[in-house]
Amino acid sequence: MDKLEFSKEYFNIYDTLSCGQTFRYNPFKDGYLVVSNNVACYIVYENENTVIYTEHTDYFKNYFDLNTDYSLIVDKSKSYNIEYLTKASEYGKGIRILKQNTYEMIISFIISQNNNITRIKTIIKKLCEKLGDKLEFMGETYYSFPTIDKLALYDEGFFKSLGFGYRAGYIESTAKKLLDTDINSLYKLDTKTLKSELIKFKGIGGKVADCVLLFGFNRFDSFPVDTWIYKLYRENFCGEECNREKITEYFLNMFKEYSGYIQQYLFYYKRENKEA
DNA sequence: GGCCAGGCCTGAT
DNA sequence: ATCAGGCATGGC
Repeated sequence: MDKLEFSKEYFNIYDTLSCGQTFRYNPFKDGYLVVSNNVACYIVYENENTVIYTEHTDYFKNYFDLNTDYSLIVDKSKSYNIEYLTKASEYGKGIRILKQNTYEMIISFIISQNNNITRIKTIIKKLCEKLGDKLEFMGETYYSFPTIDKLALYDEGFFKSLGFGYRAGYIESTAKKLLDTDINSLYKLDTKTLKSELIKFKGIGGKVADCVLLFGFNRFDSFPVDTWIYKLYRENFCGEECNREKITEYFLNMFKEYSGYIQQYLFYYKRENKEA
């Protein structure tokens, strides 16, 4: 078992896990058990540090983006001198953008549409318990995220029985199409082209594509516009546009290659502070 | 009990 | 190209 330590100022456990980028974590002992794809870690505060216990050190070093200096990102974020953004980035400065499994992000964010985070977690949990492998870490049982090959064996009716609602058909279609997709060729595409490819999958529109770009492909020149960002744009940025793609363009033009990070600060702040 | 949630698809202009 | 209307389900 390896132990990774990191100062907690720019690595807040709760903020990082609950800001809506991952749905696979649960309270465990004094911290959280975090699962990604088919591996797990235990994350907990010890004194002034955030500590990760894992048998997959390289995976979680990358997963938690431990080689990036987030103080620079927060400083950049504040340098725009936009009051709301400055408050948001100070509030969320402990968030780290997780580098997650691409397939898991595609399936998870299709499920996420027009849905709330609590229920997204429930659906994904059921999916993993049903189709994932039963594994163990620190005496605790957890389940891997199902492989695409496994997902492609099931149909719409099956996913509906797990509570997917109208998204069930999207999952069947997309899982089967992913089987015939060379994922490595997608990594080579520039962000705009990649987005246009992602949108070809059933159940992936502009917003889900942006989330997959950000969390599953680590493209920071992406800016997901969901209902919270839509509200923020109009209430806190005096925006007039109604078209979400145009709102994405508006923020991309403003924040460029920092868009992904900044979107997350804004999203989390808006969602946590409903009156702000 | 009604509104809303990390929206997308389809069919009509 | 744009836009309404419909959509499953459960959290709050």
